[in-house]
Amino acid sequence: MAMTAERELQKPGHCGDCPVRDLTLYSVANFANAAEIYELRRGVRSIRARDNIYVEGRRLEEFLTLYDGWAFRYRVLPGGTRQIFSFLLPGDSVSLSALVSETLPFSVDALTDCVVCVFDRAELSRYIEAHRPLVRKAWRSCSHDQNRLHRRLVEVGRRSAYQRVAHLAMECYDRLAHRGMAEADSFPFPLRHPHVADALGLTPIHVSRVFRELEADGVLRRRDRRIEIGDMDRLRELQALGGDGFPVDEPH
Amino acid sequence: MAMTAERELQKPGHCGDCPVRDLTLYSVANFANAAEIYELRRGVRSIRARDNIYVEGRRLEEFLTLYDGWAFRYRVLPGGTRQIFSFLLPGDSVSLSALVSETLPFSVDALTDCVVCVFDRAELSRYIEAHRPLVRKAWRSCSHDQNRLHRRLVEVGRRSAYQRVAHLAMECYDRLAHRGMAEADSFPFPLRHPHVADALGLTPIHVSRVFRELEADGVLRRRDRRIEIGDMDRLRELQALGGDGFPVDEPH
DNA sequence: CGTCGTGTTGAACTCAGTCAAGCCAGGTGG
DNA sequence: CCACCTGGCTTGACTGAGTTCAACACGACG
Repeated sequence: MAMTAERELQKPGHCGDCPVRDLTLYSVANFANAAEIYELRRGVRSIRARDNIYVEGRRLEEFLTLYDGWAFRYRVLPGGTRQIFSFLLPGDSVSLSALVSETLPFSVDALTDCVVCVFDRAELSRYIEAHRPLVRKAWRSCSHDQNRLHRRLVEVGRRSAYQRVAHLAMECYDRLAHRGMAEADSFPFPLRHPHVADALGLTPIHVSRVFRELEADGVLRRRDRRIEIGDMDRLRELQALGGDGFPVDEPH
Repeated sequence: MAMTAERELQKPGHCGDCPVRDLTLYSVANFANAAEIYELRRGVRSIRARDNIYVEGRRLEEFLTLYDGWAFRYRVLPGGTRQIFSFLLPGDSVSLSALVSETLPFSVDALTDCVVCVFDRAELSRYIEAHRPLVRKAWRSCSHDQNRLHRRLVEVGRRSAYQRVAHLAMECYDRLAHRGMAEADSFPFPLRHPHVADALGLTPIHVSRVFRELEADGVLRRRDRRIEIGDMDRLRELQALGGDGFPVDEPH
């Protein structure tokens, strides 16, 4: 409870009224399809911040879509270090690959309190395959996911800590803005230093230093689980150095 | 020509006789389908080592499958540094995402002399979408691609140069072995130090040092565009540290 | 009011990068 | 046959970004 004093968690109702629907796999469906999707939904589940949503390699019977909150995909290496692959925002599927493979090669944890919609994996998979527009959409999402991974690899492989942190902030900003969840000059940022570190291949200590540097430079400021933007132009510039002009999230 | 004195390039004949067919997107198709795939093929193209195959953002009318040779996907950042995303081996598609998106967010170059099979993008896309098993297959390949990217990210983000190089070697070994292109204790490895460096987020100079160290430790030895394996157990051990037990290539 | 989770600071250290020089094999041309 | 180039690789000395370790600050919570 502690983590979300600020905001009441949304509980989803009928899929036809879903506010994040345009962001999901099901967004190409028209209203009639929404009713069918709703039929396929097996339930809704709340997960508390820090709790596990899926552990690497476990057999999957369900397909999960994040309805509210933040989560992240990661792998822990022998030795205890962790690599975070991506952060999940409302509307994201826990994993598209779940549709074609029974296990996933990463774990997923809730970063904030979360609500997920639960589907039967096989059923949904069958349903999607039977509807060509859904197949296209799923495919497209998958390739967007891949693009974000490419970008992340560029960051981690070829750019300074300063640039990486700025870039991650902008990635979050853009994805949130696309969901209407960002102000012009600030946005929610529930990640702790260790999350940032594990996503970018750094140590939490260095992440702390970089944030202070970014703040000293007037670029951005991390406060109260939000980021306040100080100098958007500079941020865009930092981002562009590794950028590719391809959208961070699905266009719709 | 200089680069491939060792070996004659294969020219593909009919898709029904294709030796790398089991590795491709089309592998689920039965013989009858092979004839149809052959019908869709628009031609065959040879590319010389170091030549470009596709440049980032160019509009795609074609869909390419690598028939023979090595290639790689990469992006060049302003400043001239390069990040290599993945290496392509015979049977790999230049990019699956080409089926759903008109441009790609990376370039592709030939690493050795190559031969590619050329299809009409839209036609092939339509054909695949009309055949459910092909859709599944494409999807599966896409998620394999993603798994390899995850692994690479783990390497670059969280492991030492020594481990990264060992891991890359093993990744190549496994993929080649799966194609029947590896000996028990050696395999082709046409990458130059800069390729290894740009794939792993290192400098060519440091890659050189690491190779010498690996050789001094009796782990492996790079010679004549091949890698000779000195201590497979040690290699597997190094690989396992970042591993996830998921196959590096498609199972079939 | 103590404890836990988080973030901050400083000092020492290290892995990998940078720069610069030189090596070697293969190819080319005189 | 030698001279010279070129591309790829190696070596050494130096630098520096980021890590490690350890101590401390601080707010939220129980």
